[in-house]
Amino acid sequence: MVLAPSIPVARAAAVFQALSDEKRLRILGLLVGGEQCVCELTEALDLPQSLLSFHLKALKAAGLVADRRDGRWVHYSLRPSGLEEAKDALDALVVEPIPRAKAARC
Amino acid sequence: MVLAPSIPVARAAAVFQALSDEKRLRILGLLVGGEQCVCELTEALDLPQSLLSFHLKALKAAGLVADRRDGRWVHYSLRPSGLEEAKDALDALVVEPIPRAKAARC
DNA sequence: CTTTCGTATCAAGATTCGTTGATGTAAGTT
DNA sequence: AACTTACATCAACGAATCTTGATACGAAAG
Repeated sequence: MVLAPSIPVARAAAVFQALSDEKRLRILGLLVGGEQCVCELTEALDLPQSLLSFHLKALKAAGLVADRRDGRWVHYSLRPSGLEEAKDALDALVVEPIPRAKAARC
Repeated sequence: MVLAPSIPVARAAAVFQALSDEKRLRILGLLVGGEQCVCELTEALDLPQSLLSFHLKALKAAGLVADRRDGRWVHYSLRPSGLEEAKDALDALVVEPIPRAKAARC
């Protein structure tokens, strides 16, 4: 297994923060099937348009989605590299639990 | 590769929420080396004791750490199963990007 | 039993985040 | 040009979260 590059903790916290909202997770879930325009997401999630825009902005700021303008429409898609960062951060934490290394001071 | 079990979105959001704080990520990082008592964490992180306790409580509520009382001291350790849930949630999102499935309506 | 040590809890204030409704803007239509 | 469509931004508010300092609690020590 290849060593996962270690992500700065501030960056990891920001990505997890973007992932910490149900509605944003649902948005990402819809994007797994491929690019979607905002109007499709609005309909699928039944959210006020400005709220959806707010969450998309958060996901974009965290590097989890990309947007692409096509005439009137803006299409959003997953950015796998953003999700990989989150996985790398988790991989740095998921390890064999060490049995209780010779208690230092307590 | 085994299919990752799919985690309820509300649960995933809660775990990511617990991971969305720098201080909590640092705590988890310290626990990778094995169990630590609160006093060790306090010293290592240079945080007010009550603040550390607050964050440990959040991590415990999210199922990311376990605690064990030993006399005066309370030792915290990673709970790998909690972290695995986060990884499973990410695995459900990290997929080959689909090339733009025949634009539905937009 | 009193004191001390390690940790948890609480109340209050500060900060951040999510939601709503209104307005702005860019692109296309007539 | 005026209008519409699709989306973004803004201000305002409430709700959740973080932080601090004080207090409470459980376990050991004296």
